[in-house]
Amino acid sequence: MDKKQISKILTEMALLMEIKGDNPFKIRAHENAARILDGLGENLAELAAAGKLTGIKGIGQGMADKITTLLSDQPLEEYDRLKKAIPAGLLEIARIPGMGPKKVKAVWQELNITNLEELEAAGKADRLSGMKGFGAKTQEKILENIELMKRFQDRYLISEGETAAASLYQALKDQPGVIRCEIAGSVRRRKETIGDLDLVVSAEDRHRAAIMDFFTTLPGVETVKSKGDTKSTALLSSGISADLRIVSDAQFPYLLHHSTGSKEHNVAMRQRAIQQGLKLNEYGLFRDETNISCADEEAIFRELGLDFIPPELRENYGEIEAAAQQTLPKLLEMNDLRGVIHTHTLWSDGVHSVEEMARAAQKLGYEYLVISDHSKVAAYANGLNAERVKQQQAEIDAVNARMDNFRILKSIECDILGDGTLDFPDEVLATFDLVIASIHSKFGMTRDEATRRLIRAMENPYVTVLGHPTGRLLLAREGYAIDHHAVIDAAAELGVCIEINANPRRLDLDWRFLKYAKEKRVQIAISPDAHRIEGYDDVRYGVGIARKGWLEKDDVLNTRTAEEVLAFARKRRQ
DNA sequence: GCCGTTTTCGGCCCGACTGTTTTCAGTCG
Repeated sequence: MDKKQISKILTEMALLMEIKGDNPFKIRAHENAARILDGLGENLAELAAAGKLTGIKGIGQGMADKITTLLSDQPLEEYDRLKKAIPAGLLEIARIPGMGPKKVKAVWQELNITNLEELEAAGKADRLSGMKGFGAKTQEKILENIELMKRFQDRYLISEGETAAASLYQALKDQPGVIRCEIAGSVRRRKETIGDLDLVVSAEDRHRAAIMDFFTTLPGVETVKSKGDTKSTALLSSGISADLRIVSDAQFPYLLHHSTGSKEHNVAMRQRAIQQGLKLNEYGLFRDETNISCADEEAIFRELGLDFIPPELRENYGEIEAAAQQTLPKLLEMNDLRGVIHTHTLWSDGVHSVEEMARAAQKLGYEYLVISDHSKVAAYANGLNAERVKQQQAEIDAVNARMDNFRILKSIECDILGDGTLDFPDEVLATFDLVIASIHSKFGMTRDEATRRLIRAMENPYVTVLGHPTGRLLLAREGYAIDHHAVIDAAAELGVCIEINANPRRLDLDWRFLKYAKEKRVQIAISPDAHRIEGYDDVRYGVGIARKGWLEKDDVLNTRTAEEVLAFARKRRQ
């Protein structure tokens, strides 16, 4: 068993213990241990073999024994006991917002409810509201949240979709007979969430059947929903549904375009074809019955009098008109980015040190790193007070002194308090190179209140970047409503940058508002909000969203040099 | 379950909100 699996089991144990009502500190010890494993750089098996596990702060003898047991794939008695004592369905119930361990335990013990369906039935039968600590509102909320969970169940984060699609792609591309293979659909368009996967392949006819057989019997396939010689649909064990279509190599460009979508883009493209006396479908671009041969997607667009439209733009958001007028943007590229903005370290709720984060960023080719740990009111995240800010800044100075051709910029993810003021006085804010201001509390606001709160925060001249503007968690929590246009207008007027939080669970600011921000000449930061080195990888989801929002290199703050970013922050402070 | 020279026992992160109560438990971030 590897580090990741062990961490997952320790987390699950913590949840089971919470429901059971174990000592909260014992529970936290398990959560801590899981977190420590997640952030561990060294090889876990080697550490265990050398008896060095207890040398890690947070791992005592008891935890070391458990890890060693799991490492050698032995059954962990306590884990098995917990699983036996607590029905698995309760873990799912615990995922409902508002259902914490105590309430889960209450419905289980008092109403003998052990899964989501039973909880929903009890709620609808008005049996929850009579319980101690439950009322009409609680019951209503629970039912509402169950509905929400169900509704979201058939959609997935781009990160989940991409991972699943990539493994299918890897398996398919080298199969005998496969000429071309691509991931299409919303993954290719870099949508923030996806419904299913679309893979397209070109092959000679005689290989089709074998490729379909291969696809439908891949190890990750749970059931085959349909299977034919040009199209099959498989339900993966992850719950995601995947389509594979196979055509001849001559047809491939049309299929790739068709399967990439969006539906709205395709409709508009076909309309354009009709206006020119043509017909476009997934098998070709036809004049009368004759196919106009196109070697690739570029050729299809060219035949229709259009510049190539990058997949991210294919949402029928004006891209066809722009392509006709040759005014499509030159979209941001991953390697336009020179620095990383918005990251956390061990000082608050990150898992790597300042130096580890910096060295990793440099290794990835970045020139600078903006470290922005949480501020003091974020106690749950070990937020920094003014004294610890000083200590961290001293550490950053020291690390900067021993690094070549790289610079760490001092920042803070400063909480925006309920009234729109910031969690630090100006004297403290002035010690940072730049300040990211974000909301993490008191989400129960009206749209007007939330908008005013954000704008008031931006009015503070020390605020450089507005962090995740709506606080949304994709497929899990709606953000608080804001007047996006008013916030963007204020950012434009005040010279504040707005972030695209690139964490695939957030992707906030939403790409649908980026075009407006660009028109208003608001600078956008692509921020991984990384809590560990691996978090840097999320930047590409942010770049995907930026591209969906038509952003170019000049629209993005972290395509600039460190000096330019510093100048941007300073300009507001004068 | 983990930690530590002010402690090998007694602490361990906390403020705010919601909905339930009639002073507070549970949940969240």
